Amino acid sequence: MPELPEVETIRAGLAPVLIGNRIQHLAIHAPKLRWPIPVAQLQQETCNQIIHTLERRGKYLLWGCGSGHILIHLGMSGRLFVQQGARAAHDHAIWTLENGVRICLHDPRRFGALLWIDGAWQNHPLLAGLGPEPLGERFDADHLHAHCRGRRVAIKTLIMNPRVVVGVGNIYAAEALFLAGVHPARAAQTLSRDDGARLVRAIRQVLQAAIVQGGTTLRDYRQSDGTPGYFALHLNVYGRSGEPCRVCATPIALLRLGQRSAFFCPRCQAEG
DNA sequence: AAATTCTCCTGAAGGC
DNA sequence: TGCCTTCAGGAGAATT
Repeated sequence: MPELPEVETIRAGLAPVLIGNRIQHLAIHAPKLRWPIPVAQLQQETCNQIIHTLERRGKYLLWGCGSGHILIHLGMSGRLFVQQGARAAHDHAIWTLENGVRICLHDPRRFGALLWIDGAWQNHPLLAGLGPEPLGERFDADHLHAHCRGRRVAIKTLIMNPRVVVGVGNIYAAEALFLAGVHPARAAQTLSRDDGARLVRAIRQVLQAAIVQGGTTLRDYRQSDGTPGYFALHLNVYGRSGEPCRVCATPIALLRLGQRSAFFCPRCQAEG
């Protein structure tokens, strides 16, 4: 579940640990995650260098270090934390800082990424085409409405497209559509401008609330200090098929949109 | 069973 | 009708 709130929680937790500290050693124990790990380049470029920034763009983490950036994506099962004990299974990368702190990248399913970017990250192929940050000023009703125009794609699929807006994964897409009262399968082009405005507000609201709760822990996700996130207690539709809607008591429904589960209330989120 | 997102492929739909 | 382009959606990538 690392969606935007989870990655932001990890960033905020690790920033005071990383920033201003020097990387002493990097050990890599897997040849590749989603892509091959450029081991020699990472070691050469970052060892003995100070980490000066820790940024998040969508679900990507960027450590400003030396003359470039370490890029990390947590995929579906990735965790990034301060390692306390011995190395465990699926601990693929371990940074040792000059003060002795060890940072571990752990990812059983290996859908994550660990790459090196020379110089600025804004033009890197993985980042250059990303849509606006959902909590930033550039994400507004105009922007969403422009992307909906002429598109028959389901609105849930559209808001999960990182080229439209970053960071909205399956859980928060479902929750935002519920708050906005929009059926997940509605063709994007049928949304009125007012629907779009409500959806933008709902996306911001649900992401902000989740960040306050430290993210959503279903199974694997932990904050960088090991504690779970508590937004699962606030979920209205995600994972609740068959249970009563908290607003109208109608059983929550589940439909398959693409290859993803789409949970919704058939009454609060009527079609059309 | 499945939280992520890339690339590649196929078939449908739209423009002219 | 037919050709061409774009769009939509599915598979596959790794693993507990």
